Amino acid sequence: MMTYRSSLLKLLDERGYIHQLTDAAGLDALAQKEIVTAYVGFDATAPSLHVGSLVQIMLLRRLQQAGHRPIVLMGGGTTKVGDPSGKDEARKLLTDDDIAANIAGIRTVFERFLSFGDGPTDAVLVNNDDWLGKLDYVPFLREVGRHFTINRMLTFDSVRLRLDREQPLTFLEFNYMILQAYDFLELSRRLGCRAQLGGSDQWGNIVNGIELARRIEGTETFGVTTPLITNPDGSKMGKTAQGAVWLNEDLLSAYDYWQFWRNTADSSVGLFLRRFTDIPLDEVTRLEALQGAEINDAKVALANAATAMLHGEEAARTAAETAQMTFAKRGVGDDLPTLSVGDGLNIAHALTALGFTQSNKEAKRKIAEGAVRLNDEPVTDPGLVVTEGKLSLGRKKHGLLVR
RNA sequence: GGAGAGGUGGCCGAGUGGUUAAAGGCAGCAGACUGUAAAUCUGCCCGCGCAAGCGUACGCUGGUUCGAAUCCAGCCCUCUCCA
Repeated sequence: MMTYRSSLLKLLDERGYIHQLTDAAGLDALAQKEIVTAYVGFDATAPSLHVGSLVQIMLLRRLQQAGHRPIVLMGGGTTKVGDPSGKDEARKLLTDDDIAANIAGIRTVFERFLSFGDGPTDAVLVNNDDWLGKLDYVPFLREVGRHFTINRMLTFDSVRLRLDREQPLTFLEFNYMILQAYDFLELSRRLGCRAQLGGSDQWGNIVNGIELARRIEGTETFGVTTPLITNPDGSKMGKTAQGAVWLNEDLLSAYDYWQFWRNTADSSVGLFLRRFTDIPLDEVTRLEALQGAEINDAKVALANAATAMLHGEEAARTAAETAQMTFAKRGVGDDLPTLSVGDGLNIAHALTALGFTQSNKEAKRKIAEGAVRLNDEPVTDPGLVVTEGKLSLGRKKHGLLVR
């Protein structure tokens, strides 16, 4: 483990972003000498990113904080091909319209984390469809394809996994890694990009890009990967009862986002404070040392900081106050999900409408299990018609019914 | 193009004519215990309906049968080997 001298790598190291580096000394020297332009690619498979991408987003933020220049690469082109890694089977092909809509949804979030503009360290956002969509097949094969051997491509996890499981891998998907490598080359040409950052599963792809840039242009470039963020049980971080933890507010409210962070496992609090907030490190050290029930204070600090960064101070405060009211005082907060029930609604339907249950059937099951309360009184009658009050499922899901 | 194997609920995976809304596992939800944590134990886990009941479901389309995830035919898709 070397000691870094550049402010960039020091910052990344102490806040827990570094898993692997292609050339630590080289990048360290470069970052001391000049403004480094680096990019992270994001695929446009959904209308919003979720917390799984947050490490990478924060990584770009740190880059900018350290005085360098982040590029957000939207994978409009690569999404058309589909990343084969991590999935057992090819996903459905998205249409151009789907992808355009997804990109529009995703890009709004970046303005929260990065400062865009024309200055030397201002972030820029580009779409790889701008160049991938225009490629000529045979010229591309001759320029780029000859630098890839099938022998090596077959050794990649993303490919091998499919083959080992005797599952199909189409030629379309097989090309993904080549296109991603080409992105790096293109960004180095267009924007002087010197580094690609990504999750640890991207290591192979990143190295491919570095190789390609060296072979074709002779430029030296660098790669950094972040550790995979998992829950203490080893599962992937970022799933809740309602599904993925989306970053866009129309898919997940600020209150629910706050709740996600508030429910962090004890053992992850320190890591999350470092990676997902700007809270100074000495304060982080103090917070993560809290024991027993006191660690909840650290979780609140985490939730406040993370929510403020994405949704703003005001939203974070409201969410925190609502949580305080609801959980500590057993009352009702302003920010709880609210459902208008008119003259009355069957309780099972209300639970489903609030998104607490997936179906009326499930809602009735939960009533039978004694998990449902109205104004903190257990509900046993599945035929109950409700008009107003606080409706709760379990200890964590609370909603407000109004006329 | 040929031969063989296969396509089951979010995932993995049993099931070869009725007792199968479909074993088991994972994931998930809830209850107990707690600190809105973890671990553990318990319950639940296709949908509609207050309910009786009804509707869907084992790649697709037909057929055999009182009855099919299970048998037959055609089609679609995948894997392996051969050319």
